[in-house]
Amino acid sequence: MSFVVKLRSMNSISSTANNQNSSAAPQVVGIGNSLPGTSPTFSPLYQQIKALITQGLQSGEWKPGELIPSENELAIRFKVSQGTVRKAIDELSAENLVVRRQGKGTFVATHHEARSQFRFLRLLPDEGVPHYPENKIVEVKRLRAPAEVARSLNIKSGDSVVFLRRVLSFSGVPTILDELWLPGVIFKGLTAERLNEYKGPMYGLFETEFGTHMIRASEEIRAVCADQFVSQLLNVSVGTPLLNVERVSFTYGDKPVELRRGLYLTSAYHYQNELS
Amino acid sequence: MSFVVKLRSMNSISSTANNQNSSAAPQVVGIGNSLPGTSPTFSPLYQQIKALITQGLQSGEWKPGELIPSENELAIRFKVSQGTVRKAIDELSAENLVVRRQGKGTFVATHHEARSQFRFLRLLPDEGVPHYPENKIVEVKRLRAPAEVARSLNIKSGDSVVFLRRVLSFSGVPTILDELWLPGVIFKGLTAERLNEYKGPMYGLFETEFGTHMIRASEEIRAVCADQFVSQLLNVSVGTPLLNVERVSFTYGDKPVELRRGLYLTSAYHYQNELS
DNA sequence: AAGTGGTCTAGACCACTTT
DNA sequence: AAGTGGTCTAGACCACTTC
Repeated sequence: MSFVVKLRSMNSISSTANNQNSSAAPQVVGIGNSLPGTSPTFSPLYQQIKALITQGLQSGEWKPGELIPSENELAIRFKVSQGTVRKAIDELSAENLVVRRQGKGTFVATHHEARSQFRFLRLLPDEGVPHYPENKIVEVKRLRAPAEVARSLNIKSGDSVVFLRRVLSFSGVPTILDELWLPGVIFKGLTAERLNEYKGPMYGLFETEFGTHMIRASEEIRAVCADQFVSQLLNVSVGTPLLNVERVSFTYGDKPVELRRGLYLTSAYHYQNELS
Repeated sequence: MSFVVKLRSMNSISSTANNQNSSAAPQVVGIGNSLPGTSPTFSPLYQQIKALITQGLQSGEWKPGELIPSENELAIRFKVSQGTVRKAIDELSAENLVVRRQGKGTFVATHHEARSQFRFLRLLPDEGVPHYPENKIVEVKRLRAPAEVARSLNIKSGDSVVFLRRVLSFSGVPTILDELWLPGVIFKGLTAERLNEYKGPMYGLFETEFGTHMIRASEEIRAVCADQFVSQLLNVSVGTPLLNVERVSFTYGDKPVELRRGLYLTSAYHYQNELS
């Protein structure tokens, strides 16, 4: 008994995720970080399971909104106990990669849901209930990535990128001016028409039309003043203070796939943040 | 066996947290929310345990930095399995109320730690490594709470509050102007001298000197322009765009105990935020 | 009735820290 | 060696959903 546990703890899990009937003895191989000069370290089993499930998400084996196999089935597939699979899925659920529903199963997280409407839009009204803004595309064009954009997107300077400018309005009042840079390779057929006719968060469209699901983002916020150009698009005076929100968004595997610069008018709305 | 589980699941845990030898039969009492018109709902055991441990933190039974009883001891004390205690502490750990250290034990979270230095200070340098700013108290006085302040702090309008104004500087450059309102009852003996001689985050002082540990905060961020008064304190021109960060901080039991308005100069620093 | 995730238990061993 | 948290297992029952 102790022998089995010991073996498994040090084992890599077969990554072919389908060898339910495989009788090959698992190899004793380390997974995880091995710093130079140190012996390889071994991740806990549940971390290995978590990584395998994440691979399934990344590869598109299970798409956003779809049901993934039950805990029991995954336990059999990976030859571990259900509790170990549970702990792996617990973490994925905490990271918003999957959503658990008692009695139904575990689903791949999607941006086509009420609960995720405001996960990446933190601008809320000072008074009244949150509502989703109207979207007006100002401009879409393809260009070569400037050095700074390339660095953020982890591509090469000069690579093709899609540039996009839009205005978001709450109840007809222009409030957000967004500029986006997207890797051209991924967002090939993106057009203003498609964007304008689409209702709801853009990440829903990205997910459905381009197979790119955003899992997290990193933002840097500064205060700036509206210049001539911006003041016209947001219908404010030159010099009006605005939030400058620079965001890099990541898809599975922490791959950066969007650079966004947003200018937020905060006279009736505010950026909401919870520190914990 | 099943009988025991069933009983316990519906039971309240004795809240006297010391009845290790108590042989009294647990009462079948619901804990948790019971909405009007509905039958009472029962929280899971681990949630009840979690609430009891939180009570211990709130009551000061275990103070910040101190060791709480081991999982085994708590399991015996509360008459549940170690796994149930573990799940309770897991959540408290995820909420940063306690910190686990393998081999040593579980400690009450404290603001006197390197790891929590930047938990509530999100302004980071655009270039270089994060460093902690110098603190200069401009003014401390007692006054009667204006209606708006009273509302945020959940006290009565006109109640005694401590008002505090300070400037934070990075490498000698004034960057943050803070104004704080604190309930007078809690922060009785707060003086400018004590604040000025104190190094490190103010929350460390609040914790040690006033027994008030902050567990979370809610921030609203806007962009504003520096007025005459602010421009002098921050040594910038009138009209310079600034981040306006309004924060309400909470201690155990989600009790609001600080209202803070910060003005951040973001020409060389930015507010960092992770969306996930 | 069957299947899913949610809770709870009991026991084993591992990794780390202190004595 | 003893104590702590960390991982893993096996099995039970509960709550919820679907058939």
